[in-house]
Amino acid sequence: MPELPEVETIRRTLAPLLEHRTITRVEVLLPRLLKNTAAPDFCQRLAGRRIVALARRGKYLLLNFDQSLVLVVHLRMTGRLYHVTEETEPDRFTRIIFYLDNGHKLFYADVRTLGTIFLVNQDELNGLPGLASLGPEPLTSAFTPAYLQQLLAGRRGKIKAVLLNQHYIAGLGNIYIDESLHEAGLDPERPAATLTAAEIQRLYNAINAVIAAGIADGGTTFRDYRDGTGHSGSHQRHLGVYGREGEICAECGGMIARKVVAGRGSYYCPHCQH
DNA sequence: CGCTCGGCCTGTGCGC
DNA sequence: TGCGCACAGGCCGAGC
Repeated sequence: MPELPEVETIRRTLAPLLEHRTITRVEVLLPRLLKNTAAPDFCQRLAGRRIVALARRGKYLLLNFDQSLVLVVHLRMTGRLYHVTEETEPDRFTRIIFYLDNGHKLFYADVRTLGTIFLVNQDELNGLPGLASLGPEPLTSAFTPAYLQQLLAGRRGKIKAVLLNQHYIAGLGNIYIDESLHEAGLDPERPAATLTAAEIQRLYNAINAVIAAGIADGGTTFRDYRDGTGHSGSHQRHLGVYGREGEICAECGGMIARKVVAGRGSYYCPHCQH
């Protein structure tokens, strides 16, 4: 579900509402979401802790508390983390309620309950497998054309499969990959190693541009995604191919198609992506 | 090691 | 209207 731009938007919208606030109490309505703690321990350790800062790494949201405590949230497909005022009641998808010292609340909701939540100390962050092994992020100095070139060299898998792997590049998901490949003019099934230097540069530029646009638009609300205040993003209005099977490609006038690549529904324009 | 596929969960939307 | 099926923005682990 949420990819880098969505998680970043959640972080930005929640930060001013949560930073410097103290958690007074926690209610866990679905304990199996907690992957490394039992619910009573989870509640006890968070009660009385003050939120210092919100951070993000890939699709992980990190709530940093005083006393070096870190709440690590991965929303997976349908997780939502959002701030509500006192009078808002939980619904049947609300899984965890964090009560704040100003009477407001933070809800973790999740329809498919695939989300994962860890509570660790700072020095234990490297012990979280998915988090510790993330690759470089788009729009940072660690992500360069040379890195992308070396990543793709000799790799026999499809370009889309490579881009989905969080160990290689952190934060990309199905929507932004399809959009990046469209902008770069590349078929999602192209074997990674066959990209020319010029195509790698185009893909590099496209990934950064697409991720930056997604963040600027506050994310893409295709179905479930909402930001930290419950609002939809607007990037769905600027998608070139994703979810647009049978529609006309604005680049070339061809008809947008869909095929399964790397196990994922993939949208592309057969006329301008090769 | 590199890669593909099934499983985890529940809801929605489509065709019949 | 009801039923069955495909599909959904992610990730991990089994198996080839």
